[in-house]
This record gives sequence, structure tokens and C-alpha cells, in this order.
Amino acid sequence: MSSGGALPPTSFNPFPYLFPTQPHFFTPNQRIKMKRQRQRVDAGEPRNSYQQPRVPPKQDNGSSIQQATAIPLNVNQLFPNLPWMQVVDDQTDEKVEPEEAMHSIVESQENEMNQGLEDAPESNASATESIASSTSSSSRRKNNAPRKNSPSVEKTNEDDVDIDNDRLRVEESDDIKKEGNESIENERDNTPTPSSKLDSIIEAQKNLYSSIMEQQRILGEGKVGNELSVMGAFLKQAILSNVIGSIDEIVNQWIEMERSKVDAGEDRKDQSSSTSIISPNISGNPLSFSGGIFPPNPFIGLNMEDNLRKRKLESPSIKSKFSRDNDDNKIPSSLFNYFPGAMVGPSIFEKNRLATAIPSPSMSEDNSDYDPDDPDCQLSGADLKKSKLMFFYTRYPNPTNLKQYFPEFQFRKKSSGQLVKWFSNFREFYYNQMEKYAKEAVAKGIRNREEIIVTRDSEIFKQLNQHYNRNNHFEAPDRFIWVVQETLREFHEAILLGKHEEPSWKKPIYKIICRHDDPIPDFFKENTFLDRLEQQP
DNA sequence: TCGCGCCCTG
DNA sequence: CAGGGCGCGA
Repeated sequence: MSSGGALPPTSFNPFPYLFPTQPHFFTPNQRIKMKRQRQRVDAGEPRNSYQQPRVPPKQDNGSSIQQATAIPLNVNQLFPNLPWMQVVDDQTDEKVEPEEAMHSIVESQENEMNQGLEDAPESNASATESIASSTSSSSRRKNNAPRKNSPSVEKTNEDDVDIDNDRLRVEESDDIKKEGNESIENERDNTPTPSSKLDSIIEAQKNLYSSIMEQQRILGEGKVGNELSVMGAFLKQAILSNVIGSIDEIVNQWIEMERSKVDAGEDRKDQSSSTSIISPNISGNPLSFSGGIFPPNPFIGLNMEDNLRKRKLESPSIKSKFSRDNDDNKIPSSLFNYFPGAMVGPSIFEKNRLATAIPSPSMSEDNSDYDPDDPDCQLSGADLKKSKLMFFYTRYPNPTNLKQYFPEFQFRKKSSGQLVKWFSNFREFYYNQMEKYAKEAVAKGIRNREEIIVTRDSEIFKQLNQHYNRNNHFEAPDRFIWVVQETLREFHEAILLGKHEEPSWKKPIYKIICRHDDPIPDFFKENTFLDRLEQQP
């Protein structure tokens, strides 16, 4: 959205060309036997065509934090008959993106990270994103799935310096990794241990993040106090994740090397000796070779024994155990906020490995040996549950990108279509709810969009959460709440102005909402994510 | 002509 | 939720 502030009625329609005054001879809801008369809302839109270049971040001159912390009035006091919304006075500019307001520091760091890691696929969209805000140092995080024909990124000189620095650091790490690989290859003859290489890699990672932290400290000095502590925790996690990834890399290579030696007839007495090399350095954590030491994501402490598990053959129950016993187990949205996608997922090294690895089964579509009875050919109930949770982040996912979140799944044409269809159904429910509540708001006399405030206590959110997150084992991100609010406001405004009498009146709203899509966190790709969903009794 | 995605139905 | 219809844009 971000058209900035409350628009006067005369300038509401930001897409006048999309509201052609086509003559229609039937009332909107009239059913025609001969030919179905219905709204053509999105018809003919190419895939993800709503994903226009994002609206540049609002230049709000630092007022956004203040606005974001405005205390809403108690809706029950003002609108007792509107339990699904809360109302505030219209002095706040709710068009400010909440994460821009509250996490600007983190975002700038994310940008730095993404720029530094822009070889990684996840950061392509971020690079694209920064165009829209070329004059602002804090571009938005809500990048999208990678789009075709991404324009080249123009950067300021200042940015160039930072980026080059980051690149240097990353390349340094890469060099170390390459060196490590070469050494490992040489080790086939010399049989040294990889521990020295491991130390150097860990050291490089530490240097990388400590320098980032230092930059952030300078940037944030005098501005934020509490944010720094949170960022500290966040960075610790990031460092941990990447170090773990590096260790995994080394260990796996070591194992492979050892195995090849065994296969070649060399009489190595104890393969597991590699564990004793590593584990003492990692605070005594036991090693599990099936999936690494521990997962490079917020799911710390998961049983990675399941990492190589075969997909369950039986139809799994669609339950998760994120918060089975208490809410503490629930994955907090605040964690998401402080984990940019590039950090939540695989480490730098894992990304490199993935880039050169054999393509994931999900990336190739094959109809050759389709067997509808083969569970591997069908998306499971857990997949559906996961998809619904992904909807919290992206309403219009790129199907190609989407499949990456089901790395174990061998997609066929049918299952790909099924996945896309799911999201279509999700949207349908979503927009139906929006229309319903927006009409109710109009009926109740709400006139200004700023009066519509959606919180977790709002009825509309509860309704949506019930649908997408039935057992509430997953905490919807704050960002989703905000998107719901914006959607509701758009619908409300359109209905208020009578746009809903026109054909295709929802289409411009879809275009707006599409721009609020966020990248899906990388931990959705983790095998353990599905495990947790399925393990719930 | 084809593919996409909403719309409608069951 | 899935199947099919349908209009639209490429």
C-alpha cells in the first residue's frame, strides 16, 4: 500500500486505469443461466503479476517509531459492537510499515548481510528491492520471491564501499573454504585432521560477524538501547548457525574422505574418531552425522536423527508440536523478526554446497513414473499445514520458489498444481473474510481507514488464525497482522466508495496486497519442520 | 494459443 | 479442498 496517509475520497483510486467504466447489464450478484456473470478479478494475470516493484519505503523523517508505538484506544469502549477491530484516533499514520518502524536497525543490518551474500539465491530479491529505495539507507526487508528480469542494482558510492567490504569478507571465507576443500583432497595422502581448517573457518566467521556487529554498534549508538541487546542475541544465533554449518561441511567432507579410504581398502581403524576431534570444541555437544551437530536454525535442540527420515507413509495427522504443552514452545514471531532469511537458513558454506549440488528433487518435475498410490507423489496433510503457515508470509508465492520449501518432495505436474491451488484457496478464504468484515465496518459507520486497527485480539485475525493455524501451534508474524489490517482497510475503503459495484473492483486491492508479501523464512525448508508438524499426536 | 488465477460448485 | 470454467494478458 503505502500511498501515504489517509487519502481523500477523490483521490482514492490509485489505479484509475484499472477501473474502466465498463457497461454491465446485470446487477453484480445476479446469476445468469446462459453465461455465468461474475467478477473478473484476477483473470488473465500472468504468474505473480501482482508482484510489481515494491513501494519504496516511506520517508517518514523518523516519525515512524513514534507512530508505531501509538497506543490504540480500547475498541470495546469506542465500538462495543465491533469486537473484531480496534479503533484509534486518526492521527497515527498506520501506513507506515511496522517493521520499518520497529526494526530499522535490524533491517539495515539485514541489507548489509544480503548485499554481502548476494551470491546466495535468497538475497536476489533483496538486491532488487533496494532499487526502490535507492535514496534511503534502510531499504525494506520484505523482499519477494526472486523475480524474472530483475533490474540491476544501482548503489550509492557509500553503499559500494560497504558492500565491497562485505564481499571481501565473504570471499575471504570462501577462499578459506576452497582451501579447506583442497586440503581435504590432499589429505587423502597425508591423513591429517581437518581441525586446523575448522579453526580457521570458525575464526573467519567470527571476524565476519564481529565486524558487522561493530558496524551496527556504531550505527545504532545513541539511538537504541534495548534493540542492541536483542540484536546481540540475534547475532549470536547467526554466528552459531554459520559456524555450525561450517563444521557440518568439514565433518561431512571428513566422513566422506574416511569412507572413501575404507572403500579403497585402506585399513582405517576407527571412522568415528572424527567425532572426537570436533565435539570437545563444541561445548560437548554430541555429534549426529545424520544431519549435523545441531540445526542451523532456531529449532535448537531438535533431534536431527530424523533429518534423513523417510517421508511418513501413512497420512500424517495435521498437528504440530510447536506449543504442545505450553506457549513457550511456540516459535515466537519476534524471533522471525530478528532472523533475516539469509541467516535462518543454511550457512554460507551450505549455500555454496547447495549451489553446486545435484538439483533438489523438488526442482525437477517429472511425470514419467507417476504413481498416485505412492505417498512420495502426494503432498501430505502436513504439507498442507505447512503451506498454510507459509501463507502468513506470502500470499502470492512464486511456484518455483515455493517448491524449494519441500526439498524432500518429488514434484510432479499434478502436485505442483495442487500446491498452487492451495494458495489460491487460501487467498480465496482470506479475501472472503476481508470483504465480510469490511462490509460490516461500513455498515457500522466506520468512515476512516485509520479507524480500522487489527490486533491479535481482533476477531478477524482469530478467524484467519483458526483457518491457517488451527491449533495455534505457530505464532503468526506481526507482519501478517499488519497486512490483514491493510487489506481490511483497502476493502473497507473500496466498499465505502462503492467500488464494489464495479467489475473487477478487487483487482487493484490484490495488486496492493501482493506487494506486502514477505520472503518465507528458510527454516520452513528444514526437514524437522515437517517432523514437528507430524509428530504431534 | 497458452497459462495463470479468480470464481463457482460440490 | 479439488475440479472445472472462464477472461485476460503475453
